[in-house]
Amino acid sequence: MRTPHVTIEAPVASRLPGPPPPSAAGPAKTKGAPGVQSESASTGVRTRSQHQRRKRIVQAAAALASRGGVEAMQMRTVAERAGVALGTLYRYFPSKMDLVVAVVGEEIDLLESSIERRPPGATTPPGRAVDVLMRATRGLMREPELADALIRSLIMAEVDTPFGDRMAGLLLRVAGDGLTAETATEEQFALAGSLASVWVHELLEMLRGRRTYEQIQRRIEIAATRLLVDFQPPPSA
Amino acid sequence: MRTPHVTIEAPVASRLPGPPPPSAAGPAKTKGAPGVQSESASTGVRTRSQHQRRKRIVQAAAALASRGGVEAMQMRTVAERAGVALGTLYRYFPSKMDLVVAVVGEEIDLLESSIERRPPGATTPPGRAVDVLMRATRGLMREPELADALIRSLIMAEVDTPFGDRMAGLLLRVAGDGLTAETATEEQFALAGSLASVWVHELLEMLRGRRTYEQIQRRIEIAATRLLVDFQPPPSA
DNA sequence: CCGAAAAGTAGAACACATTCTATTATTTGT
DNA sequence: ACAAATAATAGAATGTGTTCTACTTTTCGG
Repeated sequence: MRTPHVTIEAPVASRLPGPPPPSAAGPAKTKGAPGVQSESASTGVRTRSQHQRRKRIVQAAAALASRGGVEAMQMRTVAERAGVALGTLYRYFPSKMDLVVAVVGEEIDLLESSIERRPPGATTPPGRAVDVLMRATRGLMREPELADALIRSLIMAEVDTPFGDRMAGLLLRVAGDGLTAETATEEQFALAGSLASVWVHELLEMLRGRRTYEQIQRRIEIAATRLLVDFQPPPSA
Repeated sequence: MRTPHVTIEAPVASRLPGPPPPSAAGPAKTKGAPGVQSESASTGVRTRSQHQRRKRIVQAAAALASRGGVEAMQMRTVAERAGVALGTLYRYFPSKMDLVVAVVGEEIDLLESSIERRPPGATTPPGRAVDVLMRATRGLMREPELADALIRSLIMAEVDTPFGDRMAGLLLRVAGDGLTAETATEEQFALAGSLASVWVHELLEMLRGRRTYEQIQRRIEIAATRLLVDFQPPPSA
C-alpha cells in the first residue's frame, strides 16, 4: 500500500476498488466537465440516511479535532459520537486520513464561499492572492488544533488530495481575475500552485510555533509578489 | 504533546528535556565552517560504543526504509537489526520521527558533500538552484520508498526539522554565490525558503505519482526563475 | 410480501508505536 | 578496585488504528 509511484500511471481515477457504499471521500477529479454532477451519482450514495450518516460522521470528526487535534479524533470516538458502529465508520472512510480529507474539504468549501461573499479587494494580483491566503490563515488559526491536524494529515495523505489543487485554483481565480485551470497557461497554473505550497509550508511552520502571523504575511507577500508578476489583470493591457 | 503553538514561544532551542544519552538527532546546524567537525562533541555522546550503536541504528533504519518505506522500518525490527534492545533504541531516538530525522540528516549530508565535490555549473542563480534541486531529486528518486518515507515524516515531524532550513541555506549558498543565512537579507532568505518548500511539495507530488521528473523540473524552473531574480551574482554589479 | 444482497452493529482480534518493569552490564568518581 | 550512577536488555503492558467475525436490519427486485 504505501508504495510511492514515482512514475505516473493511470490518471488515478477511482481509488476505492470494491467499497460499495458512499465513501468516495474523493474530493473528486476536477469533474471532467464543469457541468452538473448530482452528488448522488458521483459519490455512489444510495439513500438519504446515508448522507445523514456521512454528515454526522464528518461533523463529529471535526468537532473532536477542534479539541485535541488528530489524536483526539480517534476512530472509536468518532464512531461513537456519530452514533455509528466502528465498522460502519470504516465503510464510509477506509482510513482516518480519508476522514481528515473530508473534514478539510468542508473547511475549503467554507473558505470558498467566504471568498465569494466578500471577494478580495486588493487591486493587484499578488495583493488579492495575499488577501485570500491570509484570510484562510486566520480562519485556520481560529482552530489551531484542527488546522494542525488537517494540514499535516493532508500532506501525509496517500489519498488524492485536492488541497493544493483547490487552493491553486482559488488563487488563480482571484489573482488572475476569473482565470480557471482551463483558461490559465500551464505556467500560471504552476505559479499558483507554487504559491499555494509556500503558504502550506508557512502555515505548518506557524503551527510548529516557528512563525508569527506577521512573519507569514511578510513571507507570503514576498513570494506572491515574485510569483504572480505575470498575472497582470487581463483587460487593461 | 500534539499541541500546535501558533504563537511563538521560546526559540525552541533544545527539545529533549532530560534524555541523558546521545540522542541529539540534531542533523546539526550547518556546521559553521565546512572544515572538520568531530562528531563526538556535537551530539553530546559519551563513549565510542555509543557512536557505534547510534550509527548501527541509523544504518539499520535506513536499510529497512529503503525497502518497504516507513512501515517496513518498524521500531522492533530496527532495534533487532541494529542489535540493541527496544528500550535502548528509544533512549537514542525518543520516537520514530526522530529516527527518521536522523536518517534524513545523513541524506542531506550526502547531498551537501556532493554539491561541494561538484558545484552546480549554471551561470545564473536560478539555474544553479534548479541544478541543485534536481540533483537532490534524482538522488531521492533512487530510493523512492525511502524518499517517500523521509519526506512525509519530516513534514509531519513535531521535532525540529532542519530540512527546509538546510535546503534553504544550501540554495542560498549556490544561488547567491556564497551567501549564508547571515549575509543574506531577510527577503533573500525567505525566497530561498519558498523555493525549498515548492520543491518539497513537488517531490511529494511525484512520490504520489502525480508528477513526472520532467514536470517537476519545469515547475521548479518556473518558480526558481521568479523567486530568485534578485540574486544577481553580487560581484559583477 | 419473499428472499437475496447490501448495510449496519457490537465487539473481539491484530499490528505496531510507545511505555513500563525488573534485571544486568558498564561507566565513573574517588 | 568499589560503590553509586548510568546504560542496556528482555520482555510485558498499553493505546489506538485497522481488520475481522457473527449477527441483525434495510433495501430492493420480483
